[in-house]
Amino acid sequence: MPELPEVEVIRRALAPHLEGRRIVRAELTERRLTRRDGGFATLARAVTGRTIRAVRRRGKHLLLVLGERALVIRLGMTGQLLWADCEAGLPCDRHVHARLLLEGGGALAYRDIRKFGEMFLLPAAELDTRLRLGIEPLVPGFTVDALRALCRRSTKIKPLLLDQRRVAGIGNIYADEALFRAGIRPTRPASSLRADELTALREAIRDVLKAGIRHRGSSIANFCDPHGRPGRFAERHQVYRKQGQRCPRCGVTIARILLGQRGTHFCPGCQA
DNA sequence: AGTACGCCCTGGCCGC
DNA sequence: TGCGGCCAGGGCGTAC
Repeated sequence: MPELPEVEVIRRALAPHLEGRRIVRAELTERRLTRRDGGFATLARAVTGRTIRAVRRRGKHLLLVLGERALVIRLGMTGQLLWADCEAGLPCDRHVHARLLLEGGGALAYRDIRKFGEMFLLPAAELDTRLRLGIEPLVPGFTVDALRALCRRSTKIKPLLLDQRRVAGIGNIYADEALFRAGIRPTRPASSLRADELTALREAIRDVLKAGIRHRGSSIANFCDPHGRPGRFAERHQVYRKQGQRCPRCGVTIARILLGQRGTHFCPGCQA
């Protein structure tokens, strides 16, 4: 389940291989992947011959900037991007749905077991408006005041953190881990958070995302980086999928509830 | 505006 | 060993 840290790990690994390289062939073999626009023939034609100017990330989206347009890749739940120095080095099982072959060798495969991911083109100049994503939690502008402004509503705090239009990049794992670190119960109305809690939550969100990147992502389902290496951050999860175990902070048994149709893990002892 | 629910999809796991 | 059923949940659409 690639969230902000996993996509950032992928971005950092791919950028040196992709930036400045020209796409000589694009193969898209799964209709669902290109469901948003034109279908895969259109998309393949549009990217072939283009040079990848930059590899960026916005929230959970990876962006390959190709001059005036950008190829947006969203990995869904099980999407993987795998790099190989030559076409023959790529995996070729039935879950590989797209391949980009680069000038001078080098190839990128998109593999996605559950096909929740997608790719589509957007004008590079309109990325920010068209993606309709909220603030990046790791930029300096994500201040306590910015978080406070988002929390002026009655929604429960966890579904708010998962809402990509408000904050971009937080998914189920990092939401649960951040709320645990901040000592805030996921069911709390956002508008009920006190000043000290908003401060703690802002720090917790940033810390947990940075730790996720530092440990190269959480490999719960099948996440791995473009070289096939899994991340190590799951070893450091404190509540996510730890129901029934003792809280590392207070010893109370970790609970699991359903919140907004999502499995939600927290400590009833120290998350108020 | 909020909340709930179903859908997409596959593999892993459970119980029988 | 096999098979049905459930679960995982990101994002979207729809309904209330």
